[in-house]
Amino acid sequence: MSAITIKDIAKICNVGISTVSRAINDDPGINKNTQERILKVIEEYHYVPNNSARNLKMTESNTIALLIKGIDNQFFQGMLKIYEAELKKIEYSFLIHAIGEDQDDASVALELTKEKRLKGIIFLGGLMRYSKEKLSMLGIPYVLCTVAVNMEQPRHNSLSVSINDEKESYKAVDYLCKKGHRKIAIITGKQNDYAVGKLRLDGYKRALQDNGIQYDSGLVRYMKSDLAEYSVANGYQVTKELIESGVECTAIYAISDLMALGVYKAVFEAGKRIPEDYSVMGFDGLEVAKYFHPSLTTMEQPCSQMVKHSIELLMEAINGETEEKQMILDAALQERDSVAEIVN
Amino acid sequence: MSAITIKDIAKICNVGISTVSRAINDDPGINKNTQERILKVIEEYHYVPNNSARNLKMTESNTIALLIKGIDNQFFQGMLKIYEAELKKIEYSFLIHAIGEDQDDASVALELTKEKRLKGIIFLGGLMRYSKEKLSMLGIPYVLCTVAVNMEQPRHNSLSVSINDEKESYKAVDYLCKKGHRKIAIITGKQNDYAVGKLRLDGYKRALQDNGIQYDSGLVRYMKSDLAEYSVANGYQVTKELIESGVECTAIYAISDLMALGVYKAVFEAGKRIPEDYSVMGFDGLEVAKYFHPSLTTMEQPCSQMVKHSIELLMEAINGETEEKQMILDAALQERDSVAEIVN
DNA sequence: TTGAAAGCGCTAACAA
DNA sequence: TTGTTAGCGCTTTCAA
Repeated sequence: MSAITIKDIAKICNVGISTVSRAINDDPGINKNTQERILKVIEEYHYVPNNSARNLKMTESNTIALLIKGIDNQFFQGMLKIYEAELKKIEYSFLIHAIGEDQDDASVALELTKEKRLKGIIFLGGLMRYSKEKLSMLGIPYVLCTVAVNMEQPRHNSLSVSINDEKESYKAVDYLCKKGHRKIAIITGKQNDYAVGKLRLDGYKRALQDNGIQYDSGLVRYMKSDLAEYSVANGYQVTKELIESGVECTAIYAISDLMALGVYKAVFEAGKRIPEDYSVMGFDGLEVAKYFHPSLTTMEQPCSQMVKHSIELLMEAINGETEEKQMILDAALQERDSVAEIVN
Repeated sequence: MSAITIKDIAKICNVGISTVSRAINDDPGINKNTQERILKVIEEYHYVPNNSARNLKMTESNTIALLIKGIDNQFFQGMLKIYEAELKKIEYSFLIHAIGEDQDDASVALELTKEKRLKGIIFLGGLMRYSKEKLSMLGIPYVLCTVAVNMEQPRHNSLSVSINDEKESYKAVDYLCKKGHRKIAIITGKQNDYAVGKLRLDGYKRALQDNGIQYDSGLVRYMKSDLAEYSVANGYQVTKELIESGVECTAIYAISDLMALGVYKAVFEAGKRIPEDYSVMGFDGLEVAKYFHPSLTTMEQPCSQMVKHSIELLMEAINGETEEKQMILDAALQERDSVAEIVN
């Protein structure tokens, strides 16, 4: 059926195929008239070059890839937009590829690198625990952006940009403590989450300790594993159970803004007010959190910074300037209207 | 540098390259022992076949593609998830590809079809106005899902699944009217939007007319083109201006749920209540809308249905069973707590 | 059950 | 400025 190739175009135009190739690729050494004539025929016949053939032949491309694990995560959605804007500014072409939840990041990266002759890769999200060795097989520079890694065993990975989840979580909880809260519930990752959820829980614990508050496991609530991770529904369900359990608290800290909206709902349904009855805190700094009512106090991740730095780092690595660098950026506490001060 | 190929593996294993190819592709005509031996070497050397070469050589694949225009649209996000789940159930492998806002759907489709030897395509979202001719060049079946098309000039496109935006919007506004509202503001698409925004506005107008309500252009508000389309921020800004303008209304109908959250915020900031002072209605049926406070009354699009039918249609077309069918599905009014009845 | 060889459609020397 | 030609790495006949 379709199958119109460069050869056909060459025949139609009465030229060699390399001339057609030159026309397509705007090669300097081609007669502008010839080019125009060929391009017209190409247009007319709706000829589209086969990328597979192209990629196969080309010894190198100027393409970098952005690989996202967790495309359904709203936080990454936001980053994606920034990436799109920023990547347009550099001299490389780029490709955005989502990795399925069940796929292995490193394998996908490997395949894509071969297929597209990539110059570099930025990994957004995901866990990079089991694939270090495989990743080193890539043979091209890569940057891990917001990839969960346990801080206790520092990565050997060359390049990364992230926040310190433990520390930022500490800041959030410490803020709550300084506001006079002593019974602070946390809604954290799944019970078996040893990445982000664990780190943010660690920060919670340390903040409590530093503020002389006894740790109470009854105030630690885990996401439901049968509901979508970090989702509104999850925050709602967990909070509902928390409130119904009768465990007392004056503040609820959800480790994602979306879950915080679920917290809101559960609190309101219980006939309580925010922040008068319960103070609520989130994490991420999604734009939408400003529009919650009351607007959500949250730890805002430095998305723009992370995006820009990760691209910079990759560029440096491609140019052979940087081999290893771990950038840990600071999140910013956004004080809004969901947290009240408690006066004892 | 990297560049370990099938040839290398063949050499290492002391077999012909076709034997390696057979091992990789689990060809029935290969000695299991040989295969195992080769696979082990492949594993050891981290060999990954080059997809470009593969795609180039193969005369056909069993791949279908899902092309999304507007990956940042939360409504499509939700659909995406359903697609992922449903596509896993069929005997084809699939690939999800996002089309940039500035790219032409048809061109991308054409390229991808050639490159990956696609069997079929599902287009999710976008406008299919200028590319009909190009699309027919594809040479493979395709289904348009939720692709905005003007109902007045029915498409010649073979296969599509969608809702009737005009009609569903009519239902929403009619509901509001039946609840006694006579001053209903609408927040619709950009002023120059002739797709979804226009259709939903048309439905609004017709509902007003059928309910004997005078059309008032002061109640028609357009999205800001300098803010993200259908976004919370947009809904907020527009509502704020609406309220500040002093134009009276008892209900505000936003053509997306996200915008409705912006409406909430603006209403609350003005010191008003929902639904006592303003009734609010949305459109889409995002899961998150249930968690607004009060929970949002909205027109819920039949996402699961649309996904399933679009896949079915494509399968039928690939099997040559269906050549042309336009499915128009019904949306469902979700009555929740954001609309009050007005008693005169 | 295997290997040799012919391309898939393109780019990039190299000649002309 | 152009055409000829040799592969890129793989799958797939066709013989062996």
